[in-house]
Formats: sequence, structure tokens, C-alpha cells
Amino acid sequence: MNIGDVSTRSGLPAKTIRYYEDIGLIKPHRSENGYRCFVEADLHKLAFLGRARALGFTIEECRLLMALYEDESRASGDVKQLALEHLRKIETKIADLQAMRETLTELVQCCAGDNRPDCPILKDLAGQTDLPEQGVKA
Amino acid sequence: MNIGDVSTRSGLPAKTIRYYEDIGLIKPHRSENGYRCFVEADLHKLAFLGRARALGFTIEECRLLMALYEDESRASGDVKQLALEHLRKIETKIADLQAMRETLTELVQCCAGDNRPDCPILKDLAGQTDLPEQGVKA
DNA sequence: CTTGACCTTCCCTTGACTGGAAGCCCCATA
DNA sequence: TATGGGGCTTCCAGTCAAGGGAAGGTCAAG
Repeated sequence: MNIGDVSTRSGLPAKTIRYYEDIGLIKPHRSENGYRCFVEADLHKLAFLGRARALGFTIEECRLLMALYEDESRASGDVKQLALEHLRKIETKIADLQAMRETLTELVQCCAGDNRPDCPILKDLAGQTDLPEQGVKA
Repeated sequence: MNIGDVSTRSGLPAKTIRYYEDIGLIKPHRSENGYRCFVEADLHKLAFLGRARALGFTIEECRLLMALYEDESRASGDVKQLALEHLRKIETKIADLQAMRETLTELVQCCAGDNRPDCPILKDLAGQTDLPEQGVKA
């Protein structure tokens, strides 16, 4: 298999596949003409990586997960711990974004959104808050 | 004011303030010795930027917001539109992260997390899903 | 033989900074 | 007056996970 086929079948861009080789996540063989030559196992690894990345694991976490996957004597507890740590990071991000969403939603609701220049959103950003009985939201 | 004072008062690192000057968000004067010399208006702008960034606006969005802020004849509708677009992006991100969280939570719940190698998390990543009556989650 | 699709490497760009090195500047203390 | 320490300057490199694009080699069809 050439990189184009692998790209199609894995759903990963060729650029990404080359990048994953660069950083040592996969090690495809080479044909005589210098083309990368992938076997099913490579495709399988790439699919694994694609799914792990889609779940938001960083590249380094993916590297660890792959190592665990290939280690027949792994402890599932190690995998679970990695997943739990990642889960906590995701939850933190969600909370941060939700806080932003709340503040923005309030600001948007307070803004007339017409042709007049008076704008509570800008006022808030400028530090002269305009919101009705709103506590400080750091 | 030197950069250190502005950094303290705005809460932004000096590095960030220099960066904001580099990309043209602020234009502090210079003292004879070459030091940046900030006035209250600069501090005010930096605080504005800090708040907008904390709400997740990109630098380019901040640039637009600042321009609107300084434009006395702006229409609040323009600001509101910018905020609404940003709000939608935030909501998309939240939804993506929530999907990750759900999948990860399920996987974590299915994993014994002990010393045995059998691990539903790895199985799922490898494409051989193991979850009880679970539809495909792309 | 030529065209066009595919492949290769290489380097640059992204966003929003952060870190660090090398070198002035300024003030206080010995 | 020396010197020490902190603050300031610029510039360069690195982060993360790729994406863009150039220059050139390879291959199969017409």
C-alpha cells in the first residue's frame, strides 16, 4: 500500500501520516523507488492513532497508549489511569468554556445589537461593567 | 510607567505585552533610554485585551473589538454579531468536548483498571469495540 | 513521448505566546 | 567609585500538531 491508499482507508491526511512517521509513531517500510510501503499492521496503528486523537489524547499520550497496546503484559489499570487523567483535563476545559459561554451569553443578551453605538459588551470589556446585579466574574 | 508596572497592574506577563506591541495591538511610547513608556490609556487597552482574551476571543477578534471600541460611531449590532459568532464557536467546542467526555467515561467505566492486561479502552481504540450494546460513536 | 497523478524531501507558517541568551540601564550600598 | 542586583532591551528558538507549497523523482495510460 502506498500512502494515498492508507490515507483513504485511515481517513488521515497523507501529511499527517508522514508526520507520524517523522515523530516515530509508525515505521513503514520503503519500496525500491523510495515510496513508503504500508502493511495492514501500519494501517491498524494509524486507525488506532486516529481514534485516540479524536478522543483528544495528545500525541505523547497516544504514544503511551500504543506502547501499552503492544505490551501484552500491560496492566489495564495503567490505561485507565491515563484515560482518567485525560478525562479530568477535558472536564476542566469544558468548565472553562462553559464559564465563557455564560458570561458571553449574558453580555449578548444585554446588547441591543442595533445601529446605536452604546454597547454593554464593549463596556464590560473596558471594565465599566453595565450588567444588572452581576457579581464579578473573573 | 515601565513594563513591569503595567504587567503588575494589568495582570499580563511582560512578554505578552511586548508581543502585543509587536503585532500592533498597542503602541507605547519610548523613554530616552529606550524603555517602553506606558500611559493610563495603554493600561486600559491591555486590560481590555486581557478580558477579551479571557473570554476566548482570538487576537484578531480582539483587534476588531478594540477598533469598534475606539470607533465612537460603531453600531452595537456589529459587536453583538462578533460576540454571537464567537459564542457559536464556543458552543461547538463544548459539544465536541462533551462527546469526548461521554465516550471516555463509558470506556473508563468498562475498564477493570487492575493488573490484568485485558482492557476495553485499548480494544475500542484498536477498533474492536467491546462496549455493551453501544451504537457507533464517530 | 507526454501528460497527469502520485510520491519524495525540505522548509515555512499557523496562534499566542514562553523561555532563554546577551547585553544595556539604573539605583543603592559598601 | 566599584559592584551587585534588578529591570529593561532585542533577538532567536521552541511549543503543538499538523498544513501549505515548492522542487523534483516515479509510474501508468494514451
